[in-house]
Amino acid sequence: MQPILDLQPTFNIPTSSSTAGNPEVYPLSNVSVSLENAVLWRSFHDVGTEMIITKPGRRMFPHCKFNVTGLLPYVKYIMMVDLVPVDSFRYKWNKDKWEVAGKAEPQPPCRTYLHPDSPALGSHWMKQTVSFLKMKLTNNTLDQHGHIILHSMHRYNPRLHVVQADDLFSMRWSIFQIFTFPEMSFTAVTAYQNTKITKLKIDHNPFAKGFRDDGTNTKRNLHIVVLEMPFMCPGSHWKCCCFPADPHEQSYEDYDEDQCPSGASNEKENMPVKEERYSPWRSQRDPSQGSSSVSPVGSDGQDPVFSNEQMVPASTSYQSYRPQEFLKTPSPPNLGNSMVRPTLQPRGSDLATVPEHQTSRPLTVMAVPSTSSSHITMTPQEHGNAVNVTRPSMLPHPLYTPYGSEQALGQWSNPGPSQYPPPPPPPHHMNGEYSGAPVTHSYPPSNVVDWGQHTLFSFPCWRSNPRP
DNA sequence: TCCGCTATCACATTTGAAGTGG
DNA sequence: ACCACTTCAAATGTGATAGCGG
Repeated sequence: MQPILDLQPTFNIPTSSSTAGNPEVYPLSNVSVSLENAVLWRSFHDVGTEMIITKPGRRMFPHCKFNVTGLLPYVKYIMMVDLVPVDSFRYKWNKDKWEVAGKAEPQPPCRTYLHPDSPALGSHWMKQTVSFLKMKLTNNTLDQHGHIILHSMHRYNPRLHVVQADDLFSMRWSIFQIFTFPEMSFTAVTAYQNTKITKLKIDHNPFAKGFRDDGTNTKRNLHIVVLEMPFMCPGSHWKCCCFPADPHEQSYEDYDEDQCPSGASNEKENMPVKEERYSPWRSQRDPSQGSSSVSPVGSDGQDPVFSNEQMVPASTSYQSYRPQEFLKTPSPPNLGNSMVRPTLQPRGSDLATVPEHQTSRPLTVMAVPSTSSSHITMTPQEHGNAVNVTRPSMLPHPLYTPYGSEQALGQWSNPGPSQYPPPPPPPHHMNGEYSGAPVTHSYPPSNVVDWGQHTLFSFPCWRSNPRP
């Protein structure tokens, strides 16, 4: 393994002029991303999406597919997906609903799946759906295949990173944006808990065709019982208002193919708003969010989730998970309709520059040269609701990183138990619920192939590198 | 020891890419 | 070059079973 100190010189850390004066850095203000199969995702989300994770790795279904527009055709971009914990709880399936079963386990190494086409021209990304079909999820913390490592019975939300960079090694210093879709959140499981999810998977996943009612699979035993009880959100803040008086109203058949055809259907885009009420994770969703397209510019939606997500590029990748937690977890006592601002405030102070009013969905984060700016500048005119952030090392506050640089580097070369040191005490800006932290790292591995295993833009790592 | 929960494995089935031959 | 067909790896949920903790 190459020591991280040795790696550092191999990367082109820009000088104050190399980036600021880099004519190839363009604003991402017009980038817009829509979820390709949003209707299908919503169908799952309304029931409470579950994703199987296995030792060898399991693909997601529905798949992560995005339509990206607004890119500059002749500028290269990198597309990545990572999965961040929705909250800091572990869940259990109790008969017909998810319940909190305790605090989350310390997060495994947070990996980022790099789209195999990366880097590619904007025209390439825009001419077709950006599909992360081959991305796999695993519960094997020792995985060396680059799969996304998750904990079973924990909730996660995928994020799409759009990075303007000519190559993998320069993207650290590039502009990037993060897009999230609340309907993509899911619970990682080793076996399906909710029979409605099983039904949906079978109905829509071609590989599970044999398990359909008209299939020939003799092992099929899926005359699924219509659940008598609606699914309850683990969060008590919604359980009182999410379901129809008649629990049978949302019967199992409601998720028939007719209602949830594979792929996005324009008809289904107009699914009645009432479906929102059935979502086990209703708090993630804004009923007014009719589209899954997000854009930093012209985004009218005031989805509270999005407005939180825009806080993502705080000082650490893990911290970025926190906003959603505040929205969805049942226990934080401070949760209220106005919970977002107060709970996020401390983190904002880490950046010291994140505008409080952020309401945008995606983030624009730009690493700027050390001398160009000592604070984040917000330019709504140019960037909509995006956020420009200084390079972490320039941040006014020390950034939290639980691991030494050697450990961080070890993540991509030889993962092992050593990646899980005891959780450090929570930093000052995090609340007491914090029970773990992902491994973060500063520098890309020497092996490009391994890029897909790493959390990128883990700001603390940038700083974790010793500086003279 | 028992029980409940979770993880793992083999299995049957399907898909789709790759290979082959006309 | 194109098409049809075959082969086979990969993907999928099921159901049984193992492992673990209370």
